[in-house]
Amino acid sequence: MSRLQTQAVETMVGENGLKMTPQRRIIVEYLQSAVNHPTADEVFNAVNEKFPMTSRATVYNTLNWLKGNGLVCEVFEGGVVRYDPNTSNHHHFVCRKCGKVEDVGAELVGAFQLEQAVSLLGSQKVENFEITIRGLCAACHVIDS
Amino acid sequence: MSRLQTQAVETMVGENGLKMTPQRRIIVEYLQSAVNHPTADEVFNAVNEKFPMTSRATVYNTLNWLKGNGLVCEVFEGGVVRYDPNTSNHHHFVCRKCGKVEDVGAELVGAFQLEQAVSLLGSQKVENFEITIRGLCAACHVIDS
DNA sequence: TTGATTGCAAACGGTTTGCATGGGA
DNA sequence: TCCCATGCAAACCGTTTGCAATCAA
Repeated sequence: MSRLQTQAVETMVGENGLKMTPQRRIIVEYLQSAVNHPTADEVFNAVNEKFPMTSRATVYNTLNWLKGNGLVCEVFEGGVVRYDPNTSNHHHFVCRKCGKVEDVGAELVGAFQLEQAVSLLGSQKVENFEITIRGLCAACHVIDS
Repeated sequence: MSRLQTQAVETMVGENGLKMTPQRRIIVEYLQSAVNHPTADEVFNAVNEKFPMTSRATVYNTLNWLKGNGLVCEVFEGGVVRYDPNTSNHHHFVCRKCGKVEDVGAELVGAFQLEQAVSLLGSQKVENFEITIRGLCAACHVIDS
């Protein structure tokens, strides 16, 4: 379970002659604290509450930069790009009603392993896999019943 | 393994007072013949080769109409929406190099079943799941090695 | 005939880009 | 000081919408 680390960001900055700006700091902090998987727009809004006048361009720049360095990963759900500060191997649960995306730890999915994915296929080279489980989240399930 | 059927489309049309236009026919034919998972733009281009002057609006209308009636399903890969004429329960293999999306039959994935997905989670209501396997497709694997 | 469907073009929403200004190192 | 990063606005791209003309039933 490796989450976006402040130190990893600092290291990345130090090694490449890049700069640690207040905007970047706040975007990283927000992603670290996010329990869900925020969209770029949610990041933009959250960051602007703490640091008004941060532009969308900066938010997108920073998200792309983090992504390019493997510090966050993108997930597409419901036609929306979301950012996931959890970069370890894991899976997702998506609520079909509220659209929430929850993490499912890879350690829980013992039944399906990479070797099995490999054996399913022929001449392809399998590198990794992810499972997306769909249904109703706890909250929506209660409302529904 | 249920693929988009001409008859299912005709039935859908007949039951709802809708019309079977040449454009719709060609879009359906193209999707049926597609081995990969075409994007809206690929559908647009393919259709225009056979039936010039078909507008993007019509392509999008038709795709959304097929989707709304469960005759095709959407998959998001690499930030692009793709249309899949295979509506049966199945999984995907995505090539990280060329971006190709291949189907993996659900019958092949014996190791991970819905009951297991359910048992992984707590108060959520699990309805279905899909597995996305990533790596290099046969063609790219050959080039790479 | 009639209303669903089409083509066109404009609108839309999310993301990127160009450029002058500003601010870390 | 240097040049990376920012804010702004315009551009961009995929998709949707409004509307008058068209055409399948």
